[in-house]
Amino acid sequence: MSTTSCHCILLRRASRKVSSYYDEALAPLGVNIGQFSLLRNIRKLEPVSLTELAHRVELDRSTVGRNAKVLERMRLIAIGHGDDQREAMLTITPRGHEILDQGAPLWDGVQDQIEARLGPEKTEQLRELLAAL
Amino acid sequence: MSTTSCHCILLRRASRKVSSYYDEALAPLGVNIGQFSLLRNIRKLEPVSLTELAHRVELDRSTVGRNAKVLERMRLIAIGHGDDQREAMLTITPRGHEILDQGAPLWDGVQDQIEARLGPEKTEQLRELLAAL
DNA sequence: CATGATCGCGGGTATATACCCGTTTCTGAT
DNA sequence: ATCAGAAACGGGTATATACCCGCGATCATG
Repeated sequence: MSTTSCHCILLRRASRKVSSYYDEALAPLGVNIGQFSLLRNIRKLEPVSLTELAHRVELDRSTVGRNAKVLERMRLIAIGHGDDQREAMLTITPRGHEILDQGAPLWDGVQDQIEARLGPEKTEQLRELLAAL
Repeated sequence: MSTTSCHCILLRRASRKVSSYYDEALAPLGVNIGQFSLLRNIRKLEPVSLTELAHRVELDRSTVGRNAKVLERMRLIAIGHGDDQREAMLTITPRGHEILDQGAPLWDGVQDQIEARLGPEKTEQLRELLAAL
């Protein structure tokens, strides 16, 4: 039937495209949307272990570990130890808070732009559909 | 406002999730959905240069080049030369055709499953929304 | 309290993705 | 025919992502 359009490929394409919108907006701060979003999640859960964070963002733990290491190298988060010596606890650095503050309006801009293009109704549709997949 | 859900992150998450559905279905063949889809595109355009293929699938040329190299190593495609000595022309091998044939029903299964879950109306909505982004 | 099971991580490996740069090949204008 | 510019590609670098394996820490049970 619809041999021409695979839901998966359309999703991936849209995902890359939309990611690039956010990436461009955040570029002045030196972070991409994945990093910015991860930073937000860490702030929300801080202090948080890799495993818990991975669970929240629905990514593999090893992926989150590697992404976190990039943020650490950028001095945006600190990776320390919890009472449980196995756990790597993540916290936001002052520099990380700066990026979060400076990035917020940039992020809002892209978000608004997308919602304006779609309109409130389709925005809600999109949200529902993505959750239903 | 909706600080909790970034369109981009929701898209990326859905993209990973849906990709995994297709990946699981295609796993017996040893290819993932990205490879299978690329293979289909090559068949459709064969013989095709990296640049043209990249344009069709909306990926960076270097990305397509690297992905193609994986398919070549799997003996699913051949990378030869065109009249223009600069161009790398891609063609499907017999083994590649086998994978395409064997993968078709598996791919259809996932596609149908998703459409069944969403219903025809929402499936169409999704398609439109993704194209509108 | 000792020990086997479980948990949390790091690192290896592989693919996906993009950007940039250098090299080879073509093309078009002179 | 020549040569500047453009086009096509490969490879370097960096991040993103997942799976698997092994190691050290913790916990539960006998």
